[in-house]
Amino acid sequence: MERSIQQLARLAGTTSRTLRHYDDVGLLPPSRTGGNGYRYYDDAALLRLQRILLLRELGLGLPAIAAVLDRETDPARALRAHLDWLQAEQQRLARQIASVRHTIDTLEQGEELMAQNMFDGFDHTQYKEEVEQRWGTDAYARSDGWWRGLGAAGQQEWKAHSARLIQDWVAAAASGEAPEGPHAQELAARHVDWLRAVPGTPAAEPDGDLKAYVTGLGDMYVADSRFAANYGGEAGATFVRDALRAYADQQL
Amino acid sequence: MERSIQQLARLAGTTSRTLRHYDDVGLLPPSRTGGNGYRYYDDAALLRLQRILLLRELGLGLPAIAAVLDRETDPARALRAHLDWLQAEQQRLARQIASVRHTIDTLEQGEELMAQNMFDGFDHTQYKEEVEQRWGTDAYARSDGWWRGLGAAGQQEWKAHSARLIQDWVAAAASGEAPEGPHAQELAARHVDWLRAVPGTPAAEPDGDLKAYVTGLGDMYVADSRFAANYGGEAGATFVRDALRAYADQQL
DNA sequence: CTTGACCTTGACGTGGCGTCAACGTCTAGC
DNA sequence: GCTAGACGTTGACGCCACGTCAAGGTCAAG
Repeated sequence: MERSIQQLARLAGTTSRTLRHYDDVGLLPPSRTGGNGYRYYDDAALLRLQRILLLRELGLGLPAIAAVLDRETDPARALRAHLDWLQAEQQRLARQIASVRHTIDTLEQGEELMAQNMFDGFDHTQYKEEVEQRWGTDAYARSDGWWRGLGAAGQQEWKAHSARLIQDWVAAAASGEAPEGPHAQELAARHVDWLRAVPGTPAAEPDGDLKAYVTGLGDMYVADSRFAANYGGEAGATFVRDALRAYADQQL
Repeated sequence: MERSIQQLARLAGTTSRTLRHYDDVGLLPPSRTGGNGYRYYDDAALLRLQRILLLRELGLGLPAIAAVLDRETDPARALRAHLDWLQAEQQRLARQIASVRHTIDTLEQGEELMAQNMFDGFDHTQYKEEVEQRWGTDAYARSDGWWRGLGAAGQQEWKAHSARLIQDWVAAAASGEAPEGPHAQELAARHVDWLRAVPGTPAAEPDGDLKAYVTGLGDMYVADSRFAANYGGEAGATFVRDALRAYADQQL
């Protein structure tokens, strides 16, 4: 029996384009070619195509399929190799999924996290009195106004930015690099920029003593467990403090 | 601080080619371009690059990353959508892995399977007497000679071919299509071809009563549990029998 | 003769860069 | 001032398995 390219495609559940591709790469040449260039396929070609499509469904690449069909490779061996690669892929995906989940969690805790970090650890409402006591009465009002003025989009951005900074700190602390190392110092610079973005804090005042403020904050990160928790425990907070201190000494 | 393209690449753990690509697609334009065309990057660019690379590690595509960074999309929303897609991928992989495993098992049981199907269910050695009794003394000898003559490669091919045929029967029986349907009839045709390939059986003889042989085999598939097991139990064997019977009636 | 289904070859697009190729620029040493 | 070598540029192909036009030839039915 002889079929045209379309007939074969429909019979095997694929497309004529695919068959032409298989011809192009030499995987499945037509069993006969008409004088007009038309491709015709016989039963043997159908059989071969069915085997090709089976292996393709299993995810094998065309060269591997060719190797199997042309008996240069044992099917079981090829499939086992392919299985290894599939499993590796699956593990990669699993790790990526875990990372994405973790990142989403971090982002969603962003609000909460932010609440604890707006004033470097103090929520507007929850810690209002503490903030006023520590940095003065109008510091709270100014920063609160700034926060509301950001709008939803701006707040979103700010939260993501903050979460990212904290995440980087935790990663840096875990990396084993010294607080005086280049990455930690890069982070310290970003941290200071971040502090200066919030009006109402000494860091934002032109005449404020930035250096003292930064080093003082570092000490507070270690002393106050509410901060330490954000930076991955006491060890993390200590790392941040040391990095900030080194940065303040050398750059501010 | 201003860095050259290489410096930025090393700092962020990527390549200059990647940075040029990000420039080309508008994801990370250099903060400044020298008169000589050199790209220079400042701290803001470094920050942006770090966020890009983070999202890339999570598997996000460059357009999605651009949407997130340019604040057209909520990061958490983008990541959740991405997570869905990752999970779908993982499931696809899991199914594929299961299929590959199953196919490998089938192939490795191929020898055993074949032993049961060489004479449509009877191994040369194991069922020698039964074969001789059923199809005559020299049928065994001729088919045995044919089998040895195939050589390792030929036997391999034959086994794979047979396993494939049985696999297709099982799938067809499970598909719900009628035994008289086009797919089942296609399989029946292949099955008859397969039978005729083995010398020593009536199917291979020019003067043999092919029609009676085929319908008789179909009955035996149902009656003998050793066959039925290969075709997915009694229901499967019944399907094969009916398909063969319809084929014999109409085509032979 | 027309219509419409089917066939052909050729070429571009996909995603995220790796990898030449061909050539300009900068820095350091002689 | 020359040269070597490190670094920069743009341009273009390759990967992988096709999908998707585009432009045009072929064939059977009415």
